[in-house]
Amino acid sequence: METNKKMKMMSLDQLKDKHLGEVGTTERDKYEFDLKIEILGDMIKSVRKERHLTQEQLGELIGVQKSQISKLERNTRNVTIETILKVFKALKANVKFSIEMNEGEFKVA
Amino acid sequence: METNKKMKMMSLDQLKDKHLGEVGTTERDKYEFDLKIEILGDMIKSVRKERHLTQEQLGELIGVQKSQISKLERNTRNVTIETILKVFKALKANVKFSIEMNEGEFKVA
DNA sequence: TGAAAAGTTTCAATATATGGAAACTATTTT
DNA sequence: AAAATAGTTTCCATATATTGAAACTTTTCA
Repeated sequence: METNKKMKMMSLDQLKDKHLGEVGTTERDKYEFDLKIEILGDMIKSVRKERHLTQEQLGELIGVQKSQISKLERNTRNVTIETILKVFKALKANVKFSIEMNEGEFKVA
Repeated sequence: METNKKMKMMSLDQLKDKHLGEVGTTERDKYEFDLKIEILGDMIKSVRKERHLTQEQLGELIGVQKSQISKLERNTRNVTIETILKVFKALKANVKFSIEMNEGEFKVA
């Protein structure tokens, strides 16, 4: 659907907007997100595109069919950490993880 | 085992060393890690402790038995994103995710 | 030290993530 | 427009993540 496609591109652009790499000095791209299942696929797709790979090529690097890659990028399922690591390792991207918590916030009901 | 226990405590201390919260001003703790399956359990345990919860209490918040929490903290298995989110949501902690990539680095073999 | 609380492990059931193969649709190229 | 390439979907099998219950071990504390 047309609308659907536009929505997705918006979200990819939002990713781009979050580039935090020091301009020129280091050659590092950095994307940071609130971890949501819905956005993980976009991350994979975005990085794959930067690597100029097709789904089939990425699949070969990992050892799976292109259909798997499609499924991952389209968030058709929940995903395990292992799968995430496998994909981004193939893309030579470093995956970080951070936890933020407000110290006082928590109440036991 | 004695050695094992010491190793684990070291790793928790390393977590602590990574506190990045602006001192005093905001009341925010922040832990950042390379995403590794082995360290995720320590993250959960560490945040749970800061919330002064037992495994059983955390389990109640999520709706699972304390044995589940133990398993997650002890990294006995691979984990899905959904589970990670469920746990940290219960702990009122915000989970972020970041990808770093060197632009030039990638070669297609 | 002995009881209570907290955490771990095992066994087992169920749900679901991973994965391939192939047909299909969409996009790109000539 | 036709062919080639890229991406998606469906059907299905297999592996394994999630979970509970209960027994067990470790830690805490009176």
